[in-house]
Amino acid sequence: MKDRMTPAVRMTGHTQRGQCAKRMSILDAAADVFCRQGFAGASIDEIAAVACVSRQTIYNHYREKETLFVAVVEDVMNRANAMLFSVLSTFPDRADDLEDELTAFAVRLNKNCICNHDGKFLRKLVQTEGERYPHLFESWRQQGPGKLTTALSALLGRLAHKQALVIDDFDVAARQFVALGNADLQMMILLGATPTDEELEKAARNAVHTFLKAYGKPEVEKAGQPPQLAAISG
Amino acid sequence: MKDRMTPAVRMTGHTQRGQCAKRMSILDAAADVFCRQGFAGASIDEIAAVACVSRQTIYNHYREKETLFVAVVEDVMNRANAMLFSVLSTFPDRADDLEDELTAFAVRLNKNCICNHDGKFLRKLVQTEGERYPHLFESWRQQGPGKLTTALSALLGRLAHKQALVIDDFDVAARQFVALGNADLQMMILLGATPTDEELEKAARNAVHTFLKAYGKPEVEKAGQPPQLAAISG
DNA sequence: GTAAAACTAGACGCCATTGTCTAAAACGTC
DNA sequence: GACGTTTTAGACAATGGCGTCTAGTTTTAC
Repeated sequence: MKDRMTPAVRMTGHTQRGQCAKRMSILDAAADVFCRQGFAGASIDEIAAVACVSRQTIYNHYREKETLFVAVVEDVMNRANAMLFSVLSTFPDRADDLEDELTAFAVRLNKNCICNHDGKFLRKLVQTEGERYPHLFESWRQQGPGKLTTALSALLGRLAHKQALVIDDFDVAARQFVALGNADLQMMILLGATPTDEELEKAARNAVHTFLKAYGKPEVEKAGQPPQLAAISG
Repeated sequence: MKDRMTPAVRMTGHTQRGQCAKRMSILDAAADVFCRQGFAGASIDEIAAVACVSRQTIYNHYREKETLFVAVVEDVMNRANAMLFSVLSTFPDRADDLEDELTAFAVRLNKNCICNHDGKFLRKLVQTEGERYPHLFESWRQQGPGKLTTALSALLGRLAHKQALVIDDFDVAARQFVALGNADLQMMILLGATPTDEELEKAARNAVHTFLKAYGKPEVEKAGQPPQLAAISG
């Protein structure tokens, strides 16, 4: 009756089919309400209502509001991280159709990691509560977007090694790839709106086009489609 | 005694040296507290304490918390807009030393419009309360960063007309210029940290370097891919 | 089927905050 | 120096949220 709320159980033991469902329902509802109202503005009652759960149940699982908040952030962070690495694993490996491949990758990255629910939640919460919970978001910083540019840097390095790109500083290029990918979506990202597939496609195409003008291989630029001419291509 | 709080007076009339000082002190304190705690988390008492003012004085000037919040947002928006256009007026006009000029401009833009107090405040508040006060932030969207890319687009067009740049879509290029300028600062921007002058300088240099690789005039570019030189510099 | 565990609904005390009110003090102006 | 305005400090009720408790119901396990 007192050690009921061990948060690490989730996938083990015996009595967690109903329990687990409740827990996830609470986490989802809490993420929703925290995201909309912020930590201070969110009320346990509203979370309970959204989760279709008694308020007491929340207090049974998560001792207090702050515990719930931490659990929510960790949950969303884990999901977001898994998705991020899943998307990163689809980074193009060969130089064929590089522009199209990179564009498709940028679309996946934006759609599944940056413009989705979890991305919005994390961005918003890091900004609003990051100063209040430094340890929590330190791990986000080191495992989330930090890992993103690190991993992207390595992947770009692979392409450069294969002579498909010409890059002097891989970290900078990685950050710029991400930044360019978001350039056209900044407003929507800030307001939390969800871009349409067309907008995603167009933003990615603009981004990759410019990225390749800056980092694309100058000489071999074949006639496949030099739409706007790389820097010195004939 | 009852029509004491007309908010439009500020610069006219007779009895507002002390009043005006109080008002500004309250606005500054409220901006600080709202920015740190959000609307729901901010308490009038804390704002009063920071402003070194009685709580009742706040209620005298701004009828209720929401009125104060709206006034703060408008105040910060006006300041930020003035600063933005002041910085935009320093956009380089000639093709000489384009890389250095653009870099210095990017530094000014980041330092005075994006990484400063007002920028942080607006970004944070737009994201947290934008959905709750759509009309307020609609004007921000149309007068702030919206105007930024519009204006930048025109300025880039001027340079392109002078054959210093090769740009097909000015709006896209403007958004990408801003995005590249922020690429290296994303993390700090999100956490609300203030970059040092060296970081600002380096970020701007990386951004402009890549921007010119993509949009710089191609002609004199020699085959060996000059590592640090601008595209059109000797 | 039974017992233990989990869930529900509601009441409760507590505390922080909002917004009002009042009486006294400080201020500025003539 | 007197008067009107502004500011102050504190008391005040009202509200709402947090976290606890209890009693009753449902679900789960064996």
